[in-house]
Order: sequence, then C-alpha cells, then structure tokens
Amino acid sequence: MSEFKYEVLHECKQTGARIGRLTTPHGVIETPVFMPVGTMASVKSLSPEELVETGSQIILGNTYHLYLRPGSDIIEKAGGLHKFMNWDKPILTDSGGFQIFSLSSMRKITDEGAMFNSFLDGSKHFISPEKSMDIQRQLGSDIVMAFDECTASGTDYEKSREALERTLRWLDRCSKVDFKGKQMLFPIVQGNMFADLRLESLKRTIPYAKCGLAIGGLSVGEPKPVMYEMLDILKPHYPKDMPRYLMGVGSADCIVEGVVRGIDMFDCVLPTRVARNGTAMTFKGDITIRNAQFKDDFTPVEEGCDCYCCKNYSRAYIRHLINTDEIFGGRLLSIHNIHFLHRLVGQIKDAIRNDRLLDYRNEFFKNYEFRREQDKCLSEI
RNA sequence: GGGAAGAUUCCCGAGUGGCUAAAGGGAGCAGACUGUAAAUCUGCCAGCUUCGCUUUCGGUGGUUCGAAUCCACCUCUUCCCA
Repeated sequence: MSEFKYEVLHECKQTGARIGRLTTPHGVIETPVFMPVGTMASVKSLSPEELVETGSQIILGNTYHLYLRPGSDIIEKAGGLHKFMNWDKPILTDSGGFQIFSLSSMRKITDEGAMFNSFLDGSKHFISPEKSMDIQRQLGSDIVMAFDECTASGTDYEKSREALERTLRWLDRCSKVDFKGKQMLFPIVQGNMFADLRLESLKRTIPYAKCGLAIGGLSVGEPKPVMYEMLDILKPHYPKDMPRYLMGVGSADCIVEGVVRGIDMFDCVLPTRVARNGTAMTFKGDITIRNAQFKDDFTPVEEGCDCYCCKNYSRAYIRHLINTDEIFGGRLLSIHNIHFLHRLVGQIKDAIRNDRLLDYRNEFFKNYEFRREQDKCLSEI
C-alpha cells in the first residue's frame, strides 16, 4: 500500500500551472515547491531548524556522495538519512546520475552502469541502476530518483539519443525494485535540446511514472530560451495527476518561467552556493553584497523580507563577514536566499490561486534586473 | 662610543648590471556560480592619450652604451658590544 498521493488543488486559468499537495511518508509537500540541496546530508551551513524557519518543506541528498562518505551502510545503520541528519520532513535523493555528467572526466559509462574514480582517493566505484536503487533504499529517502544519463548542452543528436535510450533501459531496471510503498521512484526525461527526442523520452517515460516525473538534462549550459523551448514542447503532454520536477533549477527568473510552463518542483544549489560566495538573491535581481558599494549600507539585504537575516543584520555587516571569511556571512545569505525562493514560490502560488500567473510573471520581470544581457530574453508564452 | 645587517611598487617579500613596471603571497577591486569535487574559481591590481610612452626600488651624486642591482657620501631602521 503506497503512502504517496498527489492532488491538484487549483489550476491557474491563465497558464494551467497548478497548486497541489504531494503526500509522502514524512509529510505533505505543497507544490509548487523549491527544494534546497543538501548533497552531503546537510544543506551547507544550515541546521534543520533554520531550514524549517526559511520555509523548506523537503530537501535533497545525494546517492553518490553519501555512498562514498560516510557510506550508505553507515546511514542505514543510523536508521536512515532522516534520522542520521535530524530532518524528519521529506527527503529526495538524487541517483548519482548527475555525477555522470559533472564528474565526466573521471568516469566510464557502459550499459551496465557507470564506473567512477572517486574524487576522494581515486578508487574505482561502480554504480548501476540496481546499485543506485539499493543505496537510495538504504538512505530511506521519500523520493528516489531514477539512475539516468544526463548530457551536456551541445551534445550531438546521436549521442543524445543514445543517452536517452540508455536512460530508458536503466529506468526499466530501476522500476523493478519494490520500495514497498515507503519510497517513490521518479523517472527522468532526457533528450538534450532536441524537440523530438524530448517528446519521445517523455512519452516512453510516462508509463513508469506513478506519482511524479522529472525533467533532467536542462540548465546544463544552454541559453535560457532553449530551456524554455524544451519545456514548452513538453507542457501539453504531461500526465495531470502527478508533479513535474525540473531538476537543477534554479534562479528566480527560471522558477517563474518554469511554473508558467507547468513545472511543480525545483531544486538548486544556487541559493546556497551563491550565498557563500557573497551574493544575495532578491526580487530586484542578484546583489553582490561583497562589493564595496555596500560597505556602509546599513539597510537589510532586502527591504520587506522577514527572514532571520533581513530582520537582524545589515548589508554592511554581511559584506564585512563575507570579506573577512567569517562563516556566519555565508550562513546569513544562505538563510536569506532560500527564504527568498520560498517567498517567491509563495507569491507564485497566490497568483495561481487567483488565476493571474501570467500577470504576476510580467510584474515580476518589471522589477527583476538581469545582470547579463543574454538572460533578458523573455520568451513568448 | 664601537661593530653588524638592512631600506623594493598599499603590506610582507623575491630580485644582486640588460630577458624587470620588477617573482610570489597578502590586502584591495571586479566577474562567474543552476539534480554541489565549489566557504570555490577567474580576471585586474604604477600612471597615461595603452600595439606605445612616462615615472618607480630611502636621498644625492658617480661608474656604465645600460643600474633596483656596482661606487661614494648622507638619512633612517634593526641587532650586538660598551
């Protein structure tokens, strides 16, 4: 008996974007949702209590990294990832598929699986779909991602097709595992930047999707309009009764554009990574708090933000912390950035509820300043 | 009073006749970051009218085709002995 279900509560009349409820063994997730990434069983620098305070409902963990350290058997012995890291809300684990992409210089893929040289000590490790499922079973995550092959932007048609076919063959093997209703497998759509491959991948992936599916292989270096185009192509063909998860996205603008295009779930390292590097995400765009112009700016990071960071600290103070390599600076900006994305999603939900997401989108981009010219290209809806 | 060492571009610190506007580090400034090998990485960092020119290595004056580098004196700093 599965403990999972997804209900659509409202569909925006302007865009078809939905408000929904995804029920998992560790609680209910309201969608659309942004999921902070905690690769190593920790959303870098934040405690679970702080995460909850920012409004986080679910976080990510990573199969490959946790398998290498401390070892998935240790986590199983601890009673699972939730208990190990003191997080009792839902967890989604990535399969290690993304590491095939990001650690491409030290792996070898065959149909059987992927052979990695550990970045820790160079030792060889083999991850197959079965192995990935087994590790994720040990971790005990609520949502288990299929082991897929993610390709980089610029990969040619033939290679993209091969990766797509392999991802489907691997998916079939992943789907053989019985998680006894305690964990839910999300299959992943691939196809790089080729419309026909994307559509074919979706069509052949849907039969495996029971309570959610993911779009992978986007935001891998392609221009944003290309990503939006891929999402536009897929939009009419999703099953209605499950959430769609756009993997690895993102920035505020991509989240707005994503929801408009039918996406319900997002995850990204951006808010936490960028925070540690001295950048704040705001409704007016990214602000490099590290810059000299803020040295005597005693206003909060974002006026009107009710996060712990903005309620108590100034830009000048955070700039000082960042510039003196004080960990607290990165923590404060991480808290703000994650809270900001949750707040953004909250506004998006209000707009869906009022059937005015398209209007909201236009209002959002009126205030949002892009740093780079090439990101300004708003595509047609 | 005697002896020793030394003064280098914001700081520390290489450099001991041309390849030196001067290594390296730090600081400073800026940029990047999208299923995290990232509290990381990259660029700039004497000035200018920037494919070239001008001013720089404590000061002054020499030697030399050419000096941060050699010589003389001066100023200052540190250390040791009285």
